[in-house]
Amino acid sequence: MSQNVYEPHNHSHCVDHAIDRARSLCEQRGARLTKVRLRVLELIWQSHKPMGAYELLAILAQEGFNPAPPTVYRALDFLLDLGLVHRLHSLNAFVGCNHPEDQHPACFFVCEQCGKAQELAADKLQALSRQVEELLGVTVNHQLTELSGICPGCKQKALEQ
Amino acid sequence: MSQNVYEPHNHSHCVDHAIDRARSLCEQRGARLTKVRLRVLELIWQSHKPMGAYELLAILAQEGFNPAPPTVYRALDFLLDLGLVHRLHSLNAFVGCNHPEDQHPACFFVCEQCGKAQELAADKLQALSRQVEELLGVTVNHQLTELSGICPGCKQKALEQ
DNA sequence: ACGCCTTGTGTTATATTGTTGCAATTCTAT
DNA sequence: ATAGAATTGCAACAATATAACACAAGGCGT
Repeated sequence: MSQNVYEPHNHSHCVDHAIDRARSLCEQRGARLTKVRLRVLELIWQSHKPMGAYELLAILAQEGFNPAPPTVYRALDFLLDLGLVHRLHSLNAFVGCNHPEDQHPACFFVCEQCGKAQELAADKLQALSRQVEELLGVTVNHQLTELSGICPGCKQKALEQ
Repeated sequence: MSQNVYEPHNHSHCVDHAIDRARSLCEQRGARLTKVRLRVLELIWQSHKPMGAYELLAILAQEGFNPAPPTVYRALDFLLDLGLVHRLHSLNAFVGCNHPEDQHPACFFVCEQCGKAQELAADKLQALSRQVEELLGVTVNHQLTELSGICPGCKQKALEQ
């Protein structure tokens, strides 16, 4: 885990690093980080709360992008392909990835109260795919673990009331 | 893992056992396994392919239940609450659970080709929640792991072509 | 059995999320 | 410059899920 989103941190660093990584990754792969794609990535990184496609759409609209749903979904597909964002199916939402360089089974904890998502680099999960492949004789292409519950901050707030 | 769905098996046993477990679980919990709820559960168990809500809806309609989306979603919510089915978010679909008695972190492998889903009782996953709780100071309420790929049968078919 | 209350269902409408298909534009390499 | 590929604009639509309120069925004490 590169960082704990439930702890206070200088969030602009998160964003800056993410954009830098995105640029170099795109260059490396010969992919084009266009205006829409870049803006979508920035918006996703503006908080640690996973964002929905239509939420992104609304913001882009305010900014004069004049987009329709496909615009956003295409940008998201692009970012997903490069591993720059993950999709949290249980929320129908998207969140930035901290280490897009290396492919990895995704694992997230999401606070049911504040909505912030923390990615986890659980090494045990790396092994899970191999285990399942042996056990069932299958080939695993994707793996996603989603945990949900209450984060420390929201526990605290609940007590104070 | 109680059984491998990618191996041939007498599927009527799957269904029968599932219904029996459901009945006794409902009795035990003082819950009412009504007509709609029972029928939805049966339909979900008719195959190992997770079913969508509207797929269920269509079948119920043919059977004279005269249902609307809320009917199905309410039945599904009921079954989910009791742990009789799991929801696979990546597919927006529902699949029967083999051991609803004991609460457990769900883990599924789904074949991208044939769609069949195999539940896995990965004991490593039991530990994951506790690990995450310690690491982040959070409280975990739900946990779902979804793997996807190709099952042995579909690999074979691909070769034969 | 009767009424009463709780639970479950029917019904209509609507919200949210995601896709298809095609035209227009922009970029890139020759 | 220009052909070809990639990207975006655009309109319609499909799929999934929920809200709100009325009605019915079943359990329970009297």
